[in-house]
Amino acid sequence: MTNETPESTDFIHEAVAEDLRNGRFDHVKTRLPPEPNGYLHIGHVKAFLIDYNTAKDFGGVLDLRFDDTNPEKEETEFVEAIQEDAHWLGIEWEQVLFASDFFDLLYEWAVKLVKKDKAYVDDQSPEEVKTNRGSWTEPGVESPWRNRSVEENLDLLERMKNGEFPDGSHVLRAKIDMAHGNMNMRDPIMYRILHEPPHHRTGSKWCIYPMYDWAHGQNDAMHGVTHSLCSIEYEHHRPLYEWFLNELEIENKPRQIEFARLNLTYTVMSKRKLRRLVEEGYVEGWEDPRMPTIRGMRRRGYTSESLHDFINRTGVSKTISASAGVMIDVAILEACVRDDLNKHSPRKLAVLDPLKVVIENYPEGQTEEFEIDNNPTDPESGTRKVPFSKVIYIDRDDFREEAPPKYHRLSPGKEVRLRNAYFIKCEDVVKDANGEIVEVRCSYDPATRGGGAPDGRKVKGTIHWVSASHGIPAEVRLYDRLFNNSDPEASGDFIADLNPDSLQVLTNCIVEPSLRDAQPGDKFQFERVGYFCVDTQSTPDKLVLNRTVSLRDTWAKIEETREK
RNA sequence: UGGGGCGUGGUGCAAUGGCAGCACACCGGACUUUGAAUCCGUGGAUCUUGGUUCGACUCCGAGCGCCCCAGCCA
Repeated sequence: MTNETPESTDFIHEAVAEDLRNGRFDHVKTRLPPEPNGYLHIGHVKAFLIDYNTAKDFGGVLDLRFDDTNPEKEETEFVEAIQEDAHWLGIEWEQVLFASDFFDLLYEWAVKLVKKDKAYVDDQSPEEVKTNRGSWTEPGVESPWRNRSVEENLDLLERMKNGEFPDGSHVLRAKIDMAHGNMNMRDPIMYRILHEPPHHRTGSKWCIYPMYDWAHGQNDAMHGVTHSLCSIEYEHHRPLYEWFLNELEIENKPRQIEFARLNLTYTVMSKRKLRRLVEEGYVEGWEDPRMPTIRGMRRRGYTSESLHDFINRTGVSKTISASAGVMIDVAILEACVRDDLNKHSPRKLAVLDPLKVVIENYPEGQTEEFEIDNNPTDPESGTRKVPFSKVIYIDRDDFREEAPPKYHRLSPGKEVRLRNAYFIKCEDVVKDANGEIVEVRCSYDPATRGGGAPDGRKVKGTIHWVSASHGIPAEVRLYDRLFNNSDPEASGDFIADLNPDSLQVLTNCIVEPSLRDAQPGDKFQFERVGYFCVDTQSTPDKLVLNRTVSLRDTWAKIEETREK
C-alpha cells in the first residue's frame, strides 16, 4: 500500500487521504456496481473512472460487482457487454462478483437482524405499504404487523424463502422509524417475494430478492470495500446504508461518498429514454454512433484515451445544476477527442461532395505520385504515395463562382494550391442545362510541383483533392447532435426535440486509394474536413466511414456570423 | 409543505482567511502547403444581505434560487 499523495485533489481523494491518515482504513478498495440491465453510457464512464482512479491513485484495487438483485430486469447478455466495454475503457479489476452469489450470506444477516428485533415480516399489501408510508409532511403509520414476536418473524421469513407465499403477500422490513423525515428510514423493505422470472444466475433457487438498500452496503462490507462511491441521488440512502452496517455490527464499515453525476448538453442519459430511442427506431440501436453509449461512441470513433481525458478535465464535485448532476458542454468532449486524434491519426485526402476539375494543360494520360507525410505533426509517422492526374475531384465547398470577401478557395481567375501537389488556376466553368456547375477547367503551374512556389508567390488557399481515375468510392456518414435542445432531459417531450438532421449519409464520396485496405475501427483525419473512423459495417467492396467530429472550422464561423 | 444536497465568467473545475486562476466556448491577432494544429492576446464570475476580521469565495447569521427524495427499481 502506498502513502504517496495522488496528483488529483478532488474532494473524494481528499476524503480517502484523510481516512488513510487518521487510520480509519489502511488500504483502499472500491467497486464498479453496474446493474446488468442495459448498455454502459458516458455517465457510467464517469462513475467507473472515479472508482478506478481512486483505487489506482491510492495503490488499491477494485472489483467489478454486478448488482443483480432484480430478476425482472437483468440479463446475462449485459454481463458480457459491460465487461467488454469496461475493458475497452482500460479498466482492470481484481475479481468479477455478483450480488446474487452472496444471497445466502445476506439471508443469514437478515436473520440476525430479525433476531435482534430490528426487522419484521409485514403482511400489508403493496398499496397499504405505500399509503401507510405517509408523505413528506405526514408521518407514516406503523404496520399492524410491526410488533410480531421474533419467533413468528423468523418462521415467516423462513417460509417466505421457502416459497410458501405468493408474490406481494409479505415483505421483510427493517424496523426503524415510521415518522422519520427521510422516507428511506420509514421501515424500508429488505426482501420482496418474486417467483418469476428465473434469475439470470440463480435460476429458481430464490423466490425472495433483496432490495438495493439491503444488498448494496452489505455486499460492500462482505468484500472489504472501503469506499463505496456513488452518485448524489443516493445521498439520502446513506443514513440507511450506515444503519444496516451498525446494526449488523460490521467491523470495518465501508464509507459511502457521493458525487454529482454527469449530464451532457444535447444528450439524454437516462436508461429509459435511451431505450425508447432504440425501441422506437429513432436510432439504429445501442451501437448507433449518435448514442452516448460506450459502444456508440466507440463506433463513432471516440478513443478510450479521449474519454479518460474528458473525465479528468471535467472533474469531480457535488455541484448540482441539472438532474442530480452537472451539465457539461458536449464541446469539451469534442475538444478531447480532437486533441487525441490530432496527435495520433494519419492524414488522408478525401472528397465528400465531388466536383470535377480538369487541368487543361496537364498531359493526357499522365500519372505521377506525390510522397505525402502521414501526419505532419508527427515526424515518426512516415509517408505514403498519392497519385495525381489530369482529372481530379475537389469538394464542391471549395469552389464558388462568385467568391465572397475573404474566400480563399477556388473561383474564376483565382489560383489555389492543391494540397501537396500543384498550384492551379481556374480558367472556366462548365454548367449543365439547369445551370448547375458540373465541371471546373483549370491550368496548373508545373514549377509548383509538391505545392511550393519557386518564385515565392503566395496563394491564400490550399484545398484537398483526389485523382478521379485513382480515387475509390466511399460512403460517409455525417453525424450531428441528436437533439436540438441543449437539455432534452428537462424537456417535456424529448422526442419532439430530436434533430431530424442528426444523420446525413453521403454516398458519392471519393477517397484516396491508400484507404483501400482500411479496416473497421481505423481512424483518420481527412485533411481540412474532420476525423473519420471506418464503420463496423464497412466491407472491402463498400467502404463506409463515420465522421467522429469535424475539424474546427473558422471559415464556417465567418460565414455563419455574416448571415446574421 | 418535511428531509437531504448544491450555489465562483456562457459551461465545468481551482483558489481551504492574503493579488479570484485553469480548461472548453466566445472574440481579436501571429504563423501556416490543413481557414486544422501551434503561439500570443481581449472581454467576462464569487446568489443576496448583514456580521466577524487589517483582510472573506473561504468563517458566522438571515434570506433567495436550483436539484434530489413519498418503487415490493437501482
